[in-house]
Amino acid sequence: MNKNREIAQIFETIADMLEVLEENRFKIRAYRNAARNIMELGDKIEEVEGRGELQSISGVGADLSRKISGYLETGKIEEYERLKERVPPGAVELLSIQGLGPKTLATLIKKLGVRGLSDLEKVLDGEEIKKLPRMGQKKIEEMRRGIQIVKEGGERIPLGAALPTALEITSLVREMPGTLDAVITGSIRRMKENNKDIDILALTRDGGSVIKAFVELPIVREVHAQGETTGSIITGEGVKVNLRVAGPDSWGGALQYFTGSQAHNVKLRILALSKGCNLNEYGVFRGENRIAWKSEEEFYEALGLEWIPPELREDRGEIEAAAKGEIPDLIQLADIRGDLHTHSTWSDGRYGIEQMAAAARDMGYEYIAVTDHSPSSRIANGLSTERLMEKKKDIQRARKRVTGISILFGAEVDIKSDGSLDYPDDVLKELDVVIAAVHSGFNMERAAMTARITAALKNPCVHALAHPTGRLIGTRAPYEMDIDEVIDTALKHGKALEVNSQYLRLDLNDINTKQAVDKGVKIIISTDAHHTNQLKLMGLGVGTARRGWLQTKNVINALGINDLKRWLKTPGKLSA
DNA sequence: GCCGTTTTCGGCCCGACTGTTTTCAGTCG
Repeated sequence: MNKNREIAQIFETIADMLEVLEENRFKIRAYRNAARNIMELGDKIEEVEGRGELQSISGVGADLSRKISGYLETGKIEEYERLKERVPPGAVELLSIQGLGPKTLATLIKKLGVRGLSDLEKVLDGEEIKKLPRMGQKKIEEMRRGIQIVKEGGERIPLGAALPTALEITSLVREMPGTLDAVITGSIRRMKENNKDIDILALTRDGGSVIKAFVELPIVREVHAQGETTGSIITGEGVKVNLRVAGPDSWGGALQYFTGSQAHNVKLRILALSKGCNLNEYGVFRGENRIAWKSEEEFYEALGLEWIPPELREDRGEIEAAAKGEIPDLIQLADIRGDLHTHSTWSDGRYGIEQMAAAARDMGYEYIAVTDHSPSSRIANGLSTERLMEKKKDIQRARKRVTGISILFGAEVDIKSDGSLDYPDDVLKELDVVIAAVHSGFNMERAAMTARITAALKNPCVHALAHPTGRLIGTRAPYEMDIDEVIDTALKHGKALEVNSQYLRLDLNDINTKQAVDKGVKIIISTDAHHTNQLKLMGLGVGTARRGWLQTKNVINALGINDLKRWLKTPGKLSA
């Protein structure tokens, strides 16, 4: 079990409990802040504790580090145990219900003895609740709807699903009379892998009527809020969409504010205060004077910062880097010169080699590797050695028929449980590109899985490790393995790790990518396309990689074809 | 409870919208 997650969740729950008890709000924030940083920590917290470095974690001081050590030793945190007696843990979970906050929950616990969801449902149907202060019929209805949403799952929307929907709604907004422009903001602009809602900002001089048109769109199932500057709706599909409007006189401030993240914005505001400024969604102010508002660049500059790409705005060191002028030159979609992980009808793809190659060429790529599955992947119609050699002939044919792109002969080769590969080395040597991947036996023990994967990385025929952690967003946890050791092994043997762009994978994720990048490991960003359309998923991988602070110089498939071929021959030898 | 480019003490982000009020508390982002 992941101790980072356990501890982060306990700290979050403690914060919730303290909120219900109306404790000092800065203490509450301290718990939340520490929880977030522990969650995002690349290292395992046991190891940090072992090195005696808990207090190097941002937001963890003397007291919280003691609590963490105590938890690792005994499995308990005393304060948490004490709090559980005062605030029923089942009741705390009710805070995830929209419209039900800490104050209301405290009253419900105190006056009506609510200890969990079923209690709340009963109470909402009763008469007693109506006697509570500030409690009317609408409030009760709002909580009922909130319960419904939680029961429906209230799940986060994966980026790959959120982005197209957000684009669609944004273009509807852009077409509204009086709208000058509309853009996606919020977590989707930051390319987060999953998203609670969709945030859109419209540029207009007539906010009220744009908001009015927005809440009247046919896609709207329910209007959550409607004001002069903000509208909030639930779509027929149950997705929450927030629209914010801003005029040209505050565009930069609004764009910055509405892009977040919250942690990034809070830190910026503290920085502004230290410089004698104030900031809000209308701009940067010095006393009564507004000193920046037009653009994000101007906004950041007023605070003495370089402009920060949205993907970095998570309070993971980007503000400090921007102050020093050290924001990295992040990889962009346009820097990608080819796709090194795709499938064809030879295994489980929908299109032949020629069609995949032509589609890649039409996207402006210089090369594509068609990397079908190996024999152990039976379900995916993996290729026997014999069929692999037939495929080689097909590749050669395709090279003649589809010009303007280099077609590389590749395979996505299973890493078997013992760490050996699914083709013998003399077959692997025939291939231009060898991507190794785990497709079975996910539930191995940590040490065994680590050994299995590192063994594959040590094979001189292997170029890269595909979807290194095996996680599926919202479905399957990463394999138990030592990611640090995998990264170190890749570095030592000059092998690349993949950022897979399939939207339930995005694997490596942002944090693991940053760990790998910080150590100097090369990355391939690939689509794993099983369809010509899926070649377009590259943007999701690039977005994830940017969140991992990935620079063009670290990306193998940002190399031109000649440099790529050189690297493929001797992956360990390429200099940065 | 954390933290330091004026600080080891005294700070800690800011505004919009709703519902239940009659001036604002609660919630959200």
